[in-house]
Amino acid sequence: MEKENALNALAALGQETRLDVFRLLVKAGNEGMTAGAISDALDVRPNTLSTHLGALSRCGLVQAERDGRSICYRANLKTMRVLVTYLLQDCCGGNPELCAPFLNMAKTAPCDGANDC
Amino acid sequence: MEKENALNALAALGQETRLDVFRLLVKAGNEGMTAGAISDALDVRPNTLSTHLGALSRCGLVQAERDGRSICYRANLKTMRVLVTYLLQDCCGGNPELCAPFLNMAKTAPCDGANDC
DNA sequence: TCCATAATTCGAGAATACTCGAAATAATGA
DNA sequence: TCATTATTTCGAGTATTCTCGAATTATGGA
Repeated sequence: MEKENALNALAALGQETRLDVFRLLVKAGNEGMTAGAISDALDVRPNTLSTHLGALSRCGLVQAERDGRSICYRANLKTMRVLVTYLLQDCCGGNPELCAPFLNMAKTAPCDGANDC
Repeated sequence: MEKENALNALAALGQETRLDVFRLLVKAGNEGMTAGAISDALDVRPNTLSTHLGALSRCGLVQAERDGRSICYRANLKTMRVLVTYLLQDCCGGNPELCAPFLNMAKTAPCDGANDC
């Protein structure tokens, strides 16, 4: 269950357009961007973008919220933290304390509430 | 250049067998594991595994070192840090200080030298 | 209600990725 | 040198993914 989600998130980010979209939304921060604005900014056809936004949304990397006729998308950094934590789980086998600082950072709350993280 | 590498690393981790291999090597820590040991542990055919190890190696997520007849693979956490930093670059747009804690953690040296990170 | 705008869903074609058996390379020891 | 073990490379078949045009759904305003 946990693995499936991590796998989907990583596969989602491992595609150029989706990586561009995610990074654009990370930059946009808490304001987010509408699908149309993303489409314009990255020069990707609306229907193609919609497919990619669906993939990012399904694995929790972005969140969608309707705003009138438009739909606003925001990056969800919480999922990023879960992802990094999953990747570094049980780091260094018998000596987990060696990697604790790295893992801890994945747990600390950054952003003071912005981006839901 | 930077982007290409991040993309390859994410695509590499977005495949079940490669994700399993990487996490196994993260657990194994600085000792690493031979290709054969990984093949046995994950029940993946040697030639198939070799292809996946090649992908992980090319994008810097693992490092290979020959040891007699065997080849020992180790996870390279340095690449993970670069990856996380790339993903969260310019986080929160006008308010980068909001995400500083998260990014800083990606810069701090964990592991005290283990895993080359 | 009717029209225009915003975004998504559908279906199909082209490109890419995954896996495997077979063959090749590398290293060790008799 | 020859046989054995460890791993990689090659080629092909199958499956998955990406992109696009066309059609559809949803919202807001005249």
